[in-house]
Amino acid sequence: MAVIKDVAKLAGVSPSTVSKYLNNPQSVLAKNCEKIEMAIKELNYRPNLFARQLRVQDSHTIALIAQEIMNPFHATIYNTIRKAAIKKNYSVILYSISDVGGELSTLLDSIPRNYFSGIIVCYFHDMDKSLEFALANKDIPFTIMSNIPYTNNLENVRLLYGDFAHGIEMITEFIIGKGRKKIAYVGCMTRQPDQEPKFTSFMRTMGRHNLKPHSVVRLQKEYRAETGYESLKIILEKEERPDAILVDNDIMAIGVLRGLADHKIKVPDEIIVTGFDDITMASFYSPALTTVRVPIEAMSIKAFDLLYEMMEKGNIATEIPVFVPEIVVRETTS
Amino acid sequence: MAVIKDVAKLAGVSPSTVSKYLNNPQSVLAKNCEKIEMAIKELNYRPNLFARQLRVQDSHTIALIAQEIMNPFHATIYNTIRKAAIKKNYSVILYSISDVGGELSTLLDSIPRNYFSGIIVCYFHDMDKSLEFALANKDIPFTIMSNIPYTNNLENVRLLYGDFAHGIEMITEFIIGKGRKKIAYVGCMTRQPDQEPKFTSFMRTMGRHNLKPHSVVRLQKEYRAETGYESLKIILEKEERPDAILVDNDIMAIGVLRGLADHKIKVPDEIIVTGFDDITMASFYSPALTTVRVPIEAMSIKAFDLLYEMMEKGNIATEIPVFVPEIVVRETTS
DNA sequence: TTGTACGCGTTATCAC
DNA sequence: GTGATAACGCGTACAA
Repeated sequence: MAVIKDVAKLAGVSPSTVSKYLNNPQSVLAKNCEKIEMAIKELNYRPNLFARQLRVQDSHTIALIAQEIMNPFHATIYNTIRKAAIKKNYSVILYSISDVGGELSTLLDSIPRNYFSGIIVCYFHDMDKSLEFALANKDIPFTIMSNIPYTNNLENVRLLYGDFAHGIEMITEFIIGKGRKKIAYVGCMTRQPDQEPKFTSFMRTMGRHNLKPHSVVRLQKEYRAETGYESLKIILEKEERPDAILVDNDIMAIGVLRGLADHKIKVPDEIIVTGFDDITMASFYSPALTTVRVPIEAMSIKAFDLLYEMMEKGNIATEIPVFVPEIVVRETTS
Repeated sequence: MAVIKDVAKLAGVSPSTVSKYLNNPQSVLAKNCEKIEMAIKELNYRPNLFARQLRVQDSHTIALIAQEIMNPFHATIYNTIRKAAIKKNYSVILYSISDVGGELSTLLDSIPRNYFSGIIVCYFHDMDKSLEFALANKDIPFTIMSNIPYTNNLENVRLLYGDFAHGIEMITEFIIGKGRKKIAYVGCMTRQPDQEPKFTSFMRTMGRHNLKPHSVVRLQKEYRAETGYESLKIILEKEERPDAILVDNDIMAIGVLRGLADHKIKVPDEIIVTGFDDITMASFYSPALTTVRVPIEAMSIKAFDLLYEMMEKGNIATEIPVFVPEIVVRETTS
């Protein structure tokens, strides 16, 4: 493998000139540029990233800490951030909470934090630990995506907030507005019930209408169709059936729908079903799923942009929008 | 940020002793180990990866070149390889063909090849270019996943082969066995028809039964549900409807199913539909999709294992299994 | 078993 | 505009 010295020798200039050519071609005489270019081609030279990174102390690589990407919602986050990063010449390494059995702190301990130019944390279920981590690594830019309104005054942290609780409030109101009163709630036991913004928002809205849930199933499992399928089984064990099932994410809602199809229970006639996220499959499933759309692509792009700003331009205070969800009505409710 | 020298000073030993402790603790006296450990904790020392990588010329990072991961089939490949890599302390950086408009050569040119400890190529549509790339980078271990039986004698390359053509043959026979004769084919125009193993396998099998396809739709678009939906529209424009639709991937098959639901065309009574891949959604969709299961997790794990062997142990000639698909019969055909 | 000295390949600085 | 020189932090041969 040819190194910069070889190129310099062949081109008849010094290594520094080659380096300058690589990093700022305009500052090198045209005739030298030509010679260098030819030498690079001739030797098939590629800069050694190891050396460059050591010198500039920058990997141009960011870490994304996120949930299992077999869930399309999280795959979208990862993919959107990855694409945004590539455009700016950054690489992304994904760290999935599911790799370490859902333990954020285990994951955080394991990553070589001082290697990354920046870190994006997208794990809604443990904001405290995320912030603590950012606090302990003040020299690294962070973007933390959250589903509850946090504020902070850390120089190295940008917080991004999607108002998921409001989304749940809207969809709960929507279901109640349809005249349904026996409403079941399906989610995952990611944290204590009173700590989970979606669930608490549901209960609060129900309370406003003096309603109690038909049932609540929050298994301690992954967000997957299988888990939704299993949750439905538990709901149907009750003597009385619900007339609506609010699932707090799409992928599990699809598991629920599949279970209802198995039981030949008509959707939406007997039971209406709603999801959350608006993954692609929500509109392609049959019946198509009524759900809450969160502008996750926009959020993901913003997450990277904020990080990029910190990484390249230092700390600029930018206006950060709040991302508001909206209801998408489809076949499972009408 | 503390460096190894600081640790050495605090522990009262030399930097090289600390280095040895980090890389081979047994070769350092127990009492020194203790002191070093304490110093590391005290200073919150983390080895500088930039320096280590420069010294050993190894990033412990592999590149995966694959298709768009918003397709669950490819997401599975990526995720499985990533998880396998993590266990062996390797990171994975994903390069998606879709990022560069589907041009493999553009992508290959852009990646810093000399940075990676190994490269896995999983792009079935241009084997020649993949092999050519591996040939031009003999110092990097490669695993290339393919859907046609290739052989090679490159020291740095392992080829992995899933017999997709056989899968298509089986499912075509299966459809014909159901007595259907007006069979439509849906896929993507990734390469010329006579170069595409799935499509040629379909045509060959049809030919054996003296059958001509009802229609063939291979749009030059991404493998997505939308594309399947669109393809169906084109099929239904024909005067006569097909009685079977063979889709060569699941995600587009779901788009087709959704379209059929829109037209109130009964599946499987009027038209039977089959897919390929057996993504999770195939079994959760309603009606559940008959498809061809390829052991993609096993293939992905093997892909990494072969690479790992080359990266760590040098070139060992290992038996590589052929991965054979099987039909999974579900509701869309019965 | 431990310490000293050097080199990995690049870029930033500063004379010229 | 160009070139010599130092420095980034770690691993390792070699000497002690």
